[in-house]
Amino acid sequence: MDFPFLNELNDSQRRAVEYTDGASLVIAGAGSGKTRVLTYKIAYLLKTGMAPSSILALTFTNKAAREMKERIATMVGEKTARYLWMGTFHSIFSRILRSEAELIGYSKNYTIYDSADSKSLIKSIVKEMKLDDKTYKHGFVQSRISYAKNNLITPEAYLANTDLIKADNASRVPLTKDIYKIYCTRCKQADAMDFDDLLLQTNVLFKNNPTILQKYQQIFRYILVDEYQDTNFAQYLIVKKLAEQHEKICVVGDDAQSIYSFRGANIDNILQFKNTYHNAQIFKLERNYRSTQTIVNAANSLIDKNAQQIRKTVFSEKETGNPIKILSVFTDFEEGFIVANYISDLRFTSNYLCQDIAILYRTNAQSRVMEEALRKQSIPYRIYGGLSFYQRKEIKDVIAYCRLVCNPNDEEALKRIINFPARGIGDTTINKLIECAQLHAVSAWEVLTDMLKYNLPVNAGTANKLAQFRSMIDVFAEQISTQNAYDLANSIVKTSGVISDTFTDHSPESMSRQENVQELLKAIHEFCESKLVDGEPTALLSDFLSEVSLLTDQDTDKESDKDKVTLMTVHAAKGLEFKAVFIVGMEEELFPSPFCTQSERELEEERRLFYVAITRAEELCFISFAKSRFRNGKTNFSNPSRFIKDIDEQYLEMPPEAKPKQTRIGDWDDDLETERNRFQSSFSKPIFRGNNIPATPKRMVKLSNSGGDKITTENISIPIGVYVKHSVFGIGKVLETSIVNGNEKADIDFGEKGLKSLLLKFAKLEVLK
DNA sequence: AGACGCTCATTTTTT
DNA sequence: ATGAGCGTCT
Repeated sequence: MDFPFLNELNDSQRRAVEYTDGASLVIAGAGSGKTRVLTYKIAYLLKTGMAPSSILALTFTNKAAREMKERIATMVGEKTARYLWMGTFHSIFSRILRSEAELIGYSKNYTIYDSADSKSLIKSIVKEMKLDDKTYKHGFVQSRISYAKNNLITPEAYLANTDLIKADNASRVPLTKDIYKIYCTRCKQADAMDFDDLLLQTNVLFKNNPTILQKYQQIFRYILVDEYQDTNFAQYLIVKKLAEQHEKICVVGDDAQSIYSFRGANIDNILQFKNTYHNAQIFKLERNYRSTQTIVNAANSLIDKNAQQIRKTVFSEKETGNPIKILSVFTDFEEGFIVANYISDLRFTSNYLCQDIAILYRTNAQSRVMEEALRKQSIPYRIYGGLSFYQRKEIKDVIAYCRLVCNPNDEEALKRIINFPARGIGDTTINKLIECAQLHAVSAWEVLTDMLKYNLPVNAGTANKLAQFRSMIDVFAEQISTQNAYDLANSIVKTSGVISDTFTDHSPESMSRQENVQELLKAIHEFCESKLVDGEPTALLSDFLSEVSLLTDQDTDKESDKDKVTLMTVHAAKGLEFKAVFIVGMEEELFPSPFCTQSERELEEERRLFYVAITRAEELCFISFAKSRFRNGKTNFSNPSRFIKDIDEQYLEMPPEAKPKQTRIGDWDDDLETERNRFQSSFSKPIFRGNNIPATPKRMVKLSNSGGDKITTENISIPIGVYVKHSVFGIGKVLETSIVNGNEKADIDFGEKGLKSLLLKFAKLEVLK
């Protein structure tokens, strides 16, 4: 066949692409061209004559889907590529659910509740049930419900599941089952589905409607799934059902990169693939095109410590490269400073661009310090995660209006804006309204449509305010199918008064809110432009809403964000690659997360997470750990992560003081002064061959105890003779103070903990009166 | 009803 | 450090 693209693949990639007879599993090591195989395979299928609308390709993120679609478009043309069913599980099945909604008791315009909405709903339910919200923590209940849904356990099945009930009883939360039940009822009353519902309800749809299942089985002649290691049971079953007849399915993944079990992903899906699809062919992609040999080998030596895995030999034929540099620092602030220094150096002496560099961390909270350090050195950066555009208050407010207009039963949207801007409808009224709705088993909106019929116990004034609110929404709702999304959203913003306060108040916050709302309107406008029919923007507001709730901030890349250092969690970095990667906060109690050290299984997932982090790097990888870190309002002391020792030492460049064979990593409190010198000397060492780093780091940590810049013996901040408290050594008496290399030092007698010489800069001391 | 300011507890990862 | 929830004051 004439398909010249095949020549651009190596042998194993090519075999994986060309096999289209039955089920296949492609085990793709990190950087081995997994996406390449998927895109070429789809292009190949199209070349063999398969219609694009017969191909279903499921990805993990919108971004992955979009990029893949673009690449395919360049190979086979945009006109063909546009008809592919390509997207995330959530977006594809929300689309299918919309067209089949009536079959499962929802309407086409059902709302998608994001996790903030579910959380809020759970809170209200707990409150209404008069339960103690400290016992029934929303986080716990939410994860419990999510777990159940991901495993297709309905409230009825939950009741019947003795294990779950026992577990809840043992955890003293026996009423979780009831909350779950009510939660489902409420979602349905609100005509809303949460994220998990999109998968659960798809299963329900297929199970209860065999003809519908058949219909989609026939539509999807070939199914491809990316990141199969991260699928959960609900996703597994959807795919299995759809592929049941022909088993024309190809899944791609890497068990070594399975990092989402906390939200229900089941690594067994990929490990057991050949048991599900008996004639499955397995292809392994083992050549890594991304990273240097050192990085690949280091990552291999790490993942080798996991018992659960599909054995494979990932190798690189790129240059050997530099060892992974381990950076040992004192505090999180220093960590930021040093990383920023290295980044400056990479940029100015090695011609790295900011976009070539990423800082990866375990938790979002760590971004703060890094951010400050980068800002101080004027290094442009972009933080992913944290609160995204769509989580900003003003955006959520506008979207809530839109949601309510499209689906008046949406209780969470209603609660959000019924009194915003203030219109004299307070908590008391809202509670009455919801209580009344529950009493009659209808939505809150339904009560509003006929307050007399439902005997809503409010006075005439309040009733009037409610009626006004209702008619405002009604007016918008009437335009829902006649106005396009942009026009309607625009008039909602203008007339509802969501941002009217920003017109009188000219504070910077107000202006920024206003800008954000304009930004949102712009996005809606672009959405309409992208869906022109006969040159007319006909996209409806509900169309926009159905997409917007599944967007994340990674999907809103702006041109101005191009050449910037990337800051993100390791989770968010999956699938990406950078020339240089800094993995920071590699400490016990942080990475691995203390929540994940209970079982070997969880620990292995954390190790895989570290593996993912390392394998993002193409050329250079740095790993840092701090000896103390400011967390939750206080300083914690920490030891290097156990995972560092899992990497074969030959691929590492250890800091001079922490050669594990001589001194245990973590013995450090004996002599801070020499530590300080070592830390400085590590700067004069080249990062890698031939490049010298500027030797003197500038002072970056403000003295925790003094505001002055110059330190002299006169203004030293702790007087001799006072008693101080140290978070580790306890209470001690200051015997002597001095200045060493411009830093205040104190000799303190901690009694039985001994005599310590501490730099005030590092030791957070509290002076006792 | 609404605004303000206090105290309290809470800290993983996110389609 | 930060935010959410609560009580008090206007």
